[in-house]
Formats: sequence, structure tokens, C-alpha cells
Amino acid sequence: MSQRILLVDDEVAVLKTICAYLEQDGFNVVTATDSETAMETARSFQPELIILDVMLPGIDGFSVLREIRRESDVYILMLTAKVSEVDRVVGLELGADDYLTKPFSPRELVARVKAILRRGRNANTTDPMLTFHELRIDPDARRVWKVNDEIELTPIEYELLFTLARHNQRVLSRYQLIEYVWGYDYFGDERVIDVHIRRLRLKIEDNPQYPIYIVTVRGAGYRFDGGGE
Amino acid sequence: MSQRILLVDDEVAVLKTICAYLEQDGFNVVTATDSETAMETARSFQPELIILDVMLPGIDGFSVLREIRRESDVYILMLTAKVSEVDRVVGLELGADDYLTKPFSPRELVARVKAILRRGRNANTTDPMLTFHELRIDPDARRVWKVNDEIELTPIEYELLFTLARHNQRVLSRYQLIEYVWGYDYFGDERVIDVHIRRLRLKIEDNPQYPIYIVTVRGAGYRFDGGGE
DNA sequence: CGGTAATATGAAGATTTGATGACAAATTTT
DNA sequence: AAAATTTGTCATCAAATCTTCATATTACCG
Repeated sequence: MSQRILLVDDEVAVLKTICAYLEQDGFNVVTATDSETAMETARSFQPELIILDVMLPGIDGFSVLREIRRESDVYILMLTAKVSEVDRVVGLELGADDYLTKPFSPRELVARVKAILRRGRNANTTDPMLTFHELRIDPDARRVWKVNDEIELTPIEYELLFTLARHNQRVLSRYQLIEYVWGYDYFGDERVIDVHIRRLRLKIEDNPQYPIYIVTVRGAGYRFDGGGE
Repeated sequence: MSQRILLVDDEVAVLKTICAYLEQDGFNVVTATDSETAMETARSFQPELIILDVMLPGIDGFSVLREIRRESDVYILMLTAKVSEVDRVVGLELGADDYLTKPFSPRELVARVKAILRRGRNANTTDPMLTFHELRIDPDARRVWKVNDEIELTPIEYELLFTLARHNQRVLSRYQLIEYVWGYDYFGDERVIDVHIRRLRLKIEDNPQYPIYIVTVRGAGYRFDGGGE
């Protein structure tokens, strides 16, 4: 009796490719291209493992993941384009078992799948709260406080802040930030970063003109200064 | 030092364009226009990644791909004109790591290349702190301290100091320094170096007139003296 | 001890970079 | 579908930084 895998992605080419690989390795694969079908199939097919793309038309992969988790302990491997999404994906609230950032090679995917099934689930860990001076970031809840006041951030602002803060004291180039926050396939102007940095500063800095958290490193990029190291 | 890429396509125009883009991004590119040469070069040049057109005169790209796969695990990115070929390329028997369908933008190709190479390596390596006498350089934060005071450096000053310090005790010619700091495509006056060296000395030396860190080697260039070796 | 070539120095002008505000486009919410 | 929010682009400005160039100084040669 071969192991059952549910594969969810809206790109048919990807679906076919991966499917071929997995079947080659003796897995019993069923596919879905949208969230609704994915949910139904997850219930009826009862797979051992689900491979789930974050980007799905309609309801996104995150929601599907949360929904599935509510009902079962099936293994889940997420596919994502943005490195920054990884944190959410594997975090407590969501609790995927592993992830791959696009583009990946099918060989790699198969290797991961086998690894998950072999080792079983690794301990669900909750991401630790990040604390700096008066700033607190809760990665699981995706919320930010300054002293006791919550700061409302837009999705991009949050990702940007979190990325910088996670690399406390390290200079990240605009290019790196774009890869983390937008994903490798973003082709817009690098200067978007400047604009978002400014908006972030307006929200988290006491004096945005003389920022103490998000420091500009001229000619290189930006650096989060949360003290310590 | 830079990563090697083998680029295989029979259209010289395509070859030139892509090559220019990749070299722009610091890759070491070698090209081939036919399958035989491609195979030989793959063996001798030992590239990290091969970009391979499916349509090649004589033996086609598929065969080359299969042949290469038999010998190594090098990353392979396929170029194809027909969407219908995609399945085979990335599929089952062949196993390329990614593909692009023509026409594509050179920028996208470069992005894919980087993405493939990135996932091979450990992204989160931190560079060690460089310490000499009273001087400390943190490459990750791009910061410099003398005893406990931070020294503010401009981009070029920092790169210059870092380059010299990294080659502690070795004499670097003005030409070499320009290659490291400005890049090979700088066409200005070599004497810029002198000016930047001076400003660096003003910032890091106790007595800039008698520098102990950045030593002039008359007729040769400059040498960083951080003791030890 | 000159003479010469190489390096140091100072300052002006040119260039690059990042901050910023306004607006259009895209997305989400109502 | 309208309204509100979020995001991306652009032009402009000021400041930081870089380059050039003229001149001074130094090291090395005989």
C-alpha cells in the first residue's frame, strides 16, 4: 500500500512535473488546483502528506493550511515564493512541517517529502518574541508593540520590519530586502524600499528624522539596531 | 572566486546578450554553441550551473541534459521555445532544476539563476569580526570601531579599509584596490586611491602623518599592518 | 646635495544617494 | 460599485560623497 500525497498548486505545468516525480517514487498522488477542491480532497482522500502552494486563486494557502490543521495532523509541506513567508508558514499558529521556496527542483522536493515521512513531525516550536528597547514583535501573531501601544502595520511594513529585526545589526541591501519581502520574482524599482522604510519610520521611530531603530547605511542598505547582538 | 556558469545556445545574439547580463552580475561565464563543445566544457570548466537551450544543432539539449545528469549534480536551467517541452524537461527522466520559455527577459533569467544558486548554499553565514590592535571591523554590520568609539566611514572608505584589512600585511597595488573597491569597469584616475587613503588615515590613525595601520609601499601600493599574520 | 619621481594634501566642482511629498495604481473593505 | 487602504512610481531637494586638479612634500637616486 503506497503512501498518499495531495498536491495543491494552480499551475498545471508544475503540478504535472511534480506529480510525475512523486509517482516515479511510488507515491499515490492526487492533485487539486484550487483551495475548495483541496479541502474536500483532503477530507475524502485522507493523504499522509499535503504539498500546498501559498499562492492560490481565491482563498490563499495560509487559510487552507489553518483549516486543515484544525481537522487533522496530516503532514504539510508548503511552497512559497517569498522567503519572508517561511516564518509564518512554519510558525506555531500555522504549523507546516517544512517548506520550499520557489523556484525549486523537483528532485529537491521529492527529497523533502521523503524526509518528512521518514522522520515524522519535528516538534512544533513557537517563534520567540523579539524585543528591543521599547519595541516588541510577536512573529506568531504578526503584531508589534511600542511600550504598551500596539502599532498597526501594513503587511509589507510588517515583513520589512520583521526581516530587518530578525537580522539585528546586519546590513541588508535593498536587493536582499526585496528578495525576502517580495520574493525573487519582483521586478519593480529598488527604491520602493526607501518609501516603505520611511513609512515604517513614521510609525515606529520617536523622531523619524533621526531614526534609532532603522538605520540607513549609505551606499549599502539598511540596518536594524536593536542593541545587543 | 566568482561562480562559474556554462551557457549553451546556438544563437550567437542570444548568447551575447545573456552573457553580458550575467557578467554584469559578477558571474564567470563560458559559452558553447553546440552539444559536443558543451559536454567537454561541462567536464573541464566544472561550472556551478549550466544554462542549456533545448534546440541545438546535432544532438539536442535533452540528450545533453541526460548525459550531464549521468555525470554530475550540477544545477541546470533549460531554455525552451515550446511550452509543451516543459513537462519533459523538468519531468521525470530528465531533471533540470528550472526552465524558462522563450522569449524571456534577461533580468528574469538572472533572477532565476541567482535563486537556484542561492538555495544550494547556507544563506545565514555570518562573517567573523576582524580585530587588529585597537581596531575592530564588523563586516556584517559594516561598522568600524577604534577601542570603543565607532568610526563613521563613507562607502568607499569602508570598502577600502575592509579590502586592505582582509589582506593584512599584503601589499595591494592601486590597480588591485580599484578592482576590489570600484570594480573592473572603472576608468577614472588611479590617484583617487591616494585621496581616499588620506581620508581613511585621518579617521583611523592616531597620527595620520605617520600611519601605523595603512602603510605606503612606495612604488607598489599600500599595505595594511594589523600585526600577526 | 640636488634632481626627479612618487605620494600627500587641500579645496572646488561634479556626481550620487537617500529623504520626502504627491499622486496614480492596485488591492481590500464596505 | 464605491470607499478606504495599501502599494508603487516619480520628481525634487538637500546632503553626503567622490573626483579632479593644482600644489606641496617626501623618498630615493646618483
